[in-house]
Amino acid sequence: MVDRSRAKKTENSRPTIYDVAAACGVAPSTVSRAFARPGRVNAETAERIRQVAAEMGYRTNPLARALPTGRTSLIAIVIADVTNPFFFEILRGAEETATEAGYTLLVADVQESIEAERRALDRMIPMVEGIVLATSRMSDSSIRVAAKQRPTVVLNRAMSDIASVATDNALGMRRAVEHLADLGHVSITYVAGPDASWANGIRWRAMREATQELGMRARRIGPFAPTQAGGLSAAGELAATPPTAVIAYNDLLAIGLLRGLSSLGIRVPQDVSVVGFDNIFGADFCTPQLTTVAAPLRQLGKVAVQTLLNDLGGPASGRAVSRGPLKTALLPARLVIRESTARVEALAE
Amino acid sequence: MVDRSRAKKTENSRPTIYDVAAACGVAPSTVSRAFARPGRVNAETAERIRQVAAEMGYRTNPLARALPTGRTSLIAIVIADVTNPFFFEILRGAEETATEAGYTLLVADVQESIEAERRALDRMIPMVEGIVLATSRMSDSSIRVAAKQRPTVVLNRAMSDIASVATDNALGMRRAVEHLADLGHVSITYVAGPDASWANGIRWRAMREATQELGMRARRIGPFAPTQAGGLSAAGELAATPPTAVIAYNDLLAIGLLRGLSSLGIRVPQDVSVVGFDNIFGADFCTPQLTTVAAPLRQLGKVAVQTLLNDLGGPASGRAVSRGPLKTALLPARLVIRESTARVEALAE
DNA sequence: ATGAAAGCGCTAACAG
DNA sequence: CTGTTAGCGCTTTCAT
Repeated sequence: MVDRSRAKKTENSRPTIYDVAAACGVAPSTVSRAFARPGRVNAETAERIRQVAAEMGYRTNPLARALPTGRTSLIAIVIADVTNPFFFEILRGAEETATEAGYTLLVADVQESIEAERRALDRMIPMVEGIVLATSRMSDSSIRVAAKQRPTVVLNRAMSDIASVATDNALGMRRAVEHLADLGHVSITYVAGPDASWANGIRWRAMREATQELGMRARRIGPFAPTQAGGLSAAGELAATPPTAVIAYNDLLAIGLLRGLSSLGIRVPQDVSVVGFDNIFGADFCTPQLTTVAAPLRQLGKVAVQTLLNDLGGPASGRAVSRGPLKTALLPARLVIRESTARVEALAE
Repeated sequence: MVDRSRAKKTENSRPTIYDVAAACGVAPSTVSRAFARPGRVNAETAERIRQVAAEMGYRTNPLARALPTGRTSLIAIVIADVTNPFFFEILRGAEETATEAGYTLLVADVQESIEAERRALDRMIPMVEGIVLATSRMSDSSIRVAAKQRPTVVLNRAMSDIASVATDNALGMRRAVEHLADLGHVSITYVAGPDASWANGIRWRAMREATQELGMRARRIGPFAPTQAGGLSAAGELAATPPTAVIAYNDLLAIGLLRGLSSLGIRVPQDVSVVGFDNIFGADFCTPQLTTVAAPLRQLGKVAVQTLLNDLGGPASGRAVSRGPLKTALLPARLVIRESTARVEALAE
């Protein structure tokens, strides 16, 4: 039999339920219950236990709790690139929501590397209760193997069998195209991002459809890295036969484009209108200020975590295996019109 | 006696060292050693164990390992505001370094709230091996109580008794002032950030000293929120009697200032030169591009984590209680000259 | 409603 | 070098 009677063996170590139990004259299991499931213990006793525990400075040890139950109160979020402002607000939304529910976020920055993404997942999965994959570069099947191990929700991507939350890119694109049409443009060039990006595919497709419906022409160049550098290259490529309007895969690319165009003596928006995607930090202070399809960034992070928590069965409480029907949230995008788009002055191309 | 002989009780659950041990005909402790401290076990045996373990798909359970040892391989980083680009590169540097050493980052965004910071710490401390406080808003004494519980390093702050890593603000400020002096300015206005910010205090002090030595005048306005909005207000306040040169607490403030000044018809850099601090994302594409004192952001995150890991005694290995002398790293800042500063045209004020 | 006791999976003396 | 044996601190049947 274990001798639990000794006071916390080394004076400095934190008190355990055994110490509290001894001090209260109850069994350790009662103390455990008093904290883990109030209501399963006499109200008065519970109160007394809390009282004493508080005085002793007792805090339940999350590690010890996690071992038998698996409830670590940790959720992982893996993002393609912490350095990309696109993720700032997403992170905040996720963090906020997780914290409110008593969870802590484990974040992995995988620097756009599939390899790193896989490693991060390997490392984190055993410790977390759930995973949100923000803009994963992995294949659907790789995602599925992760999802088999822990509840998973993907951000900015759609998968038939995995909960997902994404921006309504089609709608956003539609608005952007309409805006350009209103300004008299008859042809639009899409400056593509990485082929591996789900959003890239869907945006291009949506643009083609929208232009078609509105009787406009669609062209496409790329792929380019979704960075300012990528935008610079794109500007070079565009310079030969500049279109009157371009829609870029994302704001980073668009901002690079702005700078590149400007340095080539092509004026925005007089010579060419450009619209970006996401409305990231900086879109409002680049020159000209960028017209862009704003993604509900914070909301995206928030809903992703909410969806996950829901799968986990409520805020850090007992698992209710009620995982409802597969959630697939599509959050609305809105067009933010600023200074980088204008009425077409000359005839299109 | 526990009956460990049964194969993994439920077929689906992951194999444990007991399963591997049984399959290899060795004791569980040997399997444990084979993974935890290779070298303490016969090379061949170890090899065989790894082999079998791999086949069975065994993975050591970090939770179980953590309970008896306290080695969670987790470190916490608490940052004042994930939404502030200042932290992007810091996060990346920290992440990178932690990952290389086999640690995972737990990040808490405390939204500039001391309250939230304290709560985050409470929540994370029991799970992590160490803490890095990036731009903490807490009092020194609050930091000390945290540091008493886990090895801690503070970022962008100096404390006599806690390891710290910061930018060499004094040097950076000196360079900025010299630059302005070179351009013929004889008076500089400091646009202050939050009083609670350690960096704010030190930057202002350094500016006063530098201007004094160079025979220039120093003025100060503020405090302002370290945001674009703050910069906008500052611009309003400055408009009455515009100085020829201002140094802002940070880039965010400086960018807001740029916009505010511009909308008030004050030209930068012709009418007033402005220099920022940190060289955050966006400083190179705002208009005009910002001259700024660049902080070694990524390096800051990296060194902070390295310092912490060092305190923990090597990369996820056994604790060597050799915590050397208190480390206080001061990383060099460099002045990045862009377009927001120019030779003074008229006589100063 | 509460107590007793058996683990969760791994590590760490302590023997041999 | 390897096996034995206690735990780490909490949860959770199963009795009472």
